[in-house]
Amino acid sequence: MEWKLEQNGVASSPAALTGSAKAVFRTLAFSGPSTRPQIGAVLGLSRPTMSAAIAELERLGYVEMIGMVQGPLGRRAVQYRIGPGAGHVIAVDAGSTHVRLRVSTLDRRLLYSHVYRLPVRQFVMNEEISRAVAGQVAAALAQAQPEWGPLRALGIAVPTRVVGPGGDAEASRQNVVFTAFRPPSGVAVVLENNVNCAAVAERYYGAAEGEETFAYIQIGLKIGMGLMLGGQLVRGRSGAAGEIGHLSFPLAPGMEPQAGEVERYLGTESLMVRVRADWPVDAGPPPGDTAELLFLAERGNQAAQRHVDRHAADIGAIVATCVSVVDPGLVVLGGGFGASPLLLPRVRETVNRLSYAAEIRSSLLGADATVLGIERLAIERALSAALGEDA
Amino acid sequence: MEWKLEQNGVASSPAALTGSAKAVFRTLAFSGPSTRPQIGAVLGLSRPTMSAAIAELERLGYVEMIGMVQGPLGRRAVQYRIGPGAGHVIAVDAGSTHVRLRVSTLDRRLLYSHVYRLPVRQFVMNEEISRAVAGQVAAALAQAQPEWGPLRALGIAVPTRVVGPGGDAEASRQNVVFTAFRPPSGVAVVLENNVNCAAVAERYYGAAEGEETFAYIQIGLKIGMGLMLGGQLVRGRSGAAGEIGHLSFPLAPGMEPQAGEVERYLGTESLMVRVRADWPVDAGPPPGDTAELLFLAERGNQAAQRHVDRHAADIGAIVATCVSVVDPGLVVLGGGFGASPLLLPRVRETVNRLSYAAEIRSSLLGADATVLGIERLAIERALSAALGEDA
DNA sequence: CATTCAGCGTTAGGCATCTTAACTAACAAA
DNA sequence: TTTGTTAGTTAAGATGCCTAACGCTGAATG
Repeated sequence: MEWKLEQNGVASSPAALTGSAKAVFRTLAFSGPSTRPQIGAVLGLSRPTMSAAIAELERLGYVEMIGMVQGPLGRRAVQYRIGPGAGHVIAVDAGSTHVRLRVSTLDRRLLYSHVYRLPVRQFVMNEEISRAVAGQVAAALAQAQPEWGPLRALGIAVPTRVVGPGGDAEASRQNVVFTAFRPPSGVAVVLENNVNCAAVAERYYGAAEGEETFAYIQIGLKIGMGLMLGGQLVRGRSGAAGEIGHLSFPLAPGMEPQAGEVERYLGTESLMVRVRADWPVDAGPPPGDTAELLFLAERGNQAAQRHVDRHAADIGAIVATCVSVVDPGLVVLGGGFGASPLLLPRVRETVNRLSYAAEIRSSLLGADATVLGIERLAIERALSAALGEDA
Repeated sequence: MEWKLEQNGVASSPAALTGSAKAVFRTLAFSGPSTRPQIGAVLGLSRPTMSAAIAELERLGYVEMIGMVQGPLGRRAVQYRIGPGAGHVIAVDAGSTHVRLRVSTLDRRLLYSHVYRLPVRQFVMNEEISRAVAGQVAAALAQAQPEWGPLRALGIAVPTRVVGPGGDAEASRQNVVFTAFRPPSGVAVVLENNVNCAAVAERYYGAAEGEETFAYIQIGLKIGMGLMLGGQLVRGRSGAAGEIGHLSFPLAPGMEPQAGEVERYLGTESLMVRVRADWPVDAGPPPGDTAELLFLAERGNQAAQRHVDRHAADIGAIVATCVSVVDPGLVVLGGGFGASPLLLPRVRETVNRLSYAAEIRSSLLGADATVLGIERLAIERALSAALGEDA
């Protein structure tokens, strides 16, 4: 085999790695620093094969030695981690109030991060958000150090649905993020819905750690679900899987269901309207937002507790619907309102009454969930790119 | 490598086939009779590799020559198909009114089939059905011919949910099918929910042929959904995915949802109750069952059309719910009532109003869908068994 | 301090599974 | 009969893994 030579005469990344070398690279990325015997045991590879794999990866700068580890007995083993040649990724959460950005190596060592607060809350994906993304990415690119290696992938979490290749990207508004922002050329771009990203993060680092099958349901200003089945994110035919905010409502004999009513009914705006309309005069001033409502409920305020409980029951009915359709076994509740553990008892009671048994947990990751999820997806793409498995 | 010898000295199936031989075997099973160049082109294998693979399979009797095929030019090629050594499968649809049974080779050549009508309709999985299955399987086993080869798998479609390994098989009632029936020992048994089986059949032979992502929704006495996402049947954590008959209902502000009400409301029994209660005196005698109702509607009977239309709208609302949750892109309607094309216009209109765009089609397979689906699943298991990939 | 032993890493050799290249075989059309 | 095309076989080689055996390096031991 002959190497393809670039103009400057430097051999371009051959990317003709053996299967074992690829597996070792992925293991190092996902499990962190490890010794050869550790990786070999996990992957079932012999010591000679490990030697060859590490040699291949070291030649490309994909891994580097970082020290020695002494077991209780015998010679100590060399410890490796992902090297500078493997490069880095940029992950961006293009949210409606903040743009969160992380730059990391493929084994998730943080190189740079920044949170930018939008001057005005945006209610849909628009050019304002696109401009903010452009600015934050430019700032990150300006920070780049030589030892970061090449930028392998840029992940962006967007609040729209995202269609796969061949889908109608116009209808989904997913490309609005690019109106004022042009990603660096030659870099793989990963676009994913923000709720799906949060679900990914909960799976790897949060309340669903290690779970292959679960649903992540976000309840805040908007309602959405990220569905993980058998370790695979479910996107549906046109990226609309989990758009439960668009569920029709009400469903009852003789009543005419309306599209999207669930979001309007369960979203925090309409909740607060009902709270204010039905707040006892002797219960002090009504809460200004859901955080205050939850705070009052936690402190024992009866009116707040009543509203939280009623809303939890409504949420439970929607969760039960999702559970009946896909039987995820585990539901993680997230979002500004949904992540509150105050909801758990009533949601659990409602779901188990209306549907099959499902465990209900509160999110553990808070506002970082989305950016951590898109980081993970960008890293997965970057690994494929570095290993020449794009095609 | 040494062959493990059986007591009679005949070499036991070594089952140490090369990857290419396994791929060739699967291709022959799913694509039917083919020549070596055809298979090689599909799998991207060279001619020497094809030679070796065919030789391996022929030695085991897994494939056999069936003739020569002449192209427009050049030497003619030998055509092969699955051979007797590959064996056969038994597929059983343990339904509430009939037990349908098919015996087939792994490339779906029908060896024997029988439909047994239960004396009395059964409303749940019970010993009566189990006895019928036992009888029908015994009859099939009695018919077995030497040239059928070994029985590799027995598939049974049951009207209960089916939990995976490690699930609570007691709670699902799936094992009731074995109360009066003991499957032949040493044969792989495949148990699957009947609606899921019908979905599999629609995917390979019916209205969803070639589709990787769709939902099959069955509307008859009971309501159920089979979900296919990315070519994988979705079973959920405890086999309850698609149990939309258990959806809670009604969902409306101030109303208390009840578990399982969707089935009671959308099932054909309650439909006919409403039809009879609301049948004009001048419209002739009311229909006795849904088949008559559909017949009258097709003939232009206004009362029948009104009821069909209203029920189609209700079905559309449930379909829209499923579409909003998983975005299958395509929904196939099946079952005694659901398969009628009369429903299509109103279901389409309702779904597209309440949810994302989804294509709606009527089932093409009728009552055979379930047994064809379990046959396919049994064949897939049989292929793995024959290739020694069980573990 | 020398010995022993466990575990790490390398070298040598082998095997399984694929490939390409080159050949023979069989057929239709010229 | 010749020619070109396709089917199938044989030979040789590339790849990617393995096991076996041996040297290296540490801690524990006498």
